[in-house]
Amino acid sequence: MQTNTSAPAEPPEATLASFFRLLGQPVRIHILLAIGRREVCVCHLEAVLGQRQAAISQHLMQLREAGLVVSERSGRHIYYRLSQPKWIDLMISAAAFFGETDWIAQALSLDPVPGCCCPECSATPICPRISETDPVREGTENKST
Amino acid sequence: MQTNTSAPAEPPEATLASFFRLLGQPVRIHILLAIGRREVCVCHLEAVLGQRQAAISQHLMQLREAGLVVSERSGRHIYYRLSQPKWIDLMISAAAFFGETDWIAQALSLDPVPGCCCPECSATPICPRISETDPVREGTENKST
DNA sequence: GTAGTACATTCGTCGCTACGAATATGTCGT
DNA sequence: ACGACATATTCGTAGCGACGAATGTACTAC
Repeated sequence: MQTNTSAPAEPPEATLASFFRLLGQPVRIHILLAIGRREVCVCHLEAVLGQRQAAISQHLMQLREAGLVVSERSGRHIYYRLSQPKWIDLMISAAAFFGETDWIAQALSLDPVPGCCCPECSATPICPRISETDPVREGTENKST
Repeated sequence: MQTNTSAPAEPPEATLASFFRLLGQPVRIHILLAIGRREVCVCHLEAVLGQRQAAISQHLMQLREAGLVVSERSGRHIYYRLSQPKWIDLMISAAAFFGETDWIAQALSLDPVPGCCCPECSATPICPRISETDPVREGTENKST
């Protein structure tokens, strides 16, 4: 399932356009940046993007079918990572054409997210679901609405 | 969109996504490549892309409003060129991620087109409208299927 | 086994967009 | 002036895509 398994009958400009169309949605750009150079679970993206699980999952499906991301199950969680780190580079260089790259660095450096349940976010005491077993904090992290 | 005086209310990822969405259409990629590093008129693009004039014009309007192309009238013709040649570079580098760049070089090297009426294409004897002094065209409206 | 969690998938709907048709605008030639 | 031409613009429509709701699937804990 690499990047070239689909539609070799497609003209190359259509292939390139499909790729650009994938990136033509802010939420998918955000997903790719939130994944960044590490592995994140869906609930992590859900917390970062503030979108419903189904929507996230649908975007991930498209990115997966396009070969931009790969997924791997680990217990109850499914971790996503970029199939190749060069997608980040492409977005950085594209953003550089507009003179703005700081926000990308910020998005890439996003770390543990309140509301996420994955072990990586649970390393901090802000994740309520993990801290059920270890109630160091009781819901002190209601930051918005 | 010139990313300047007015309209930074948009988050940067939306700006980038808008740019990618513009390139997410094969016909617009084709337009940009057909323009390439020179100036072409609309009838040229019409002949190259095989699309109706209105459709071409609408795509050009979007590319113009996004600041990717600029237009300049010269007599009855309006010539379009890329606002900056780096858009070509971006597409080449993006295509390189897929390992295919030959078709871009081919599209860029496209020269006079049969069916185009602009002076550049009329340098060759294949343009019928220029040869209207030589009335070979009677009812040659080839909306042939 | 059942219940609960994390995620995927299907379906329906709404909004956006690409295209065709028609019309308007600007330019040249007469 | 007028008509022909090149292009822009408006409008209507059809198709696609994004999202929500509901449901299905895989895994864990009990």
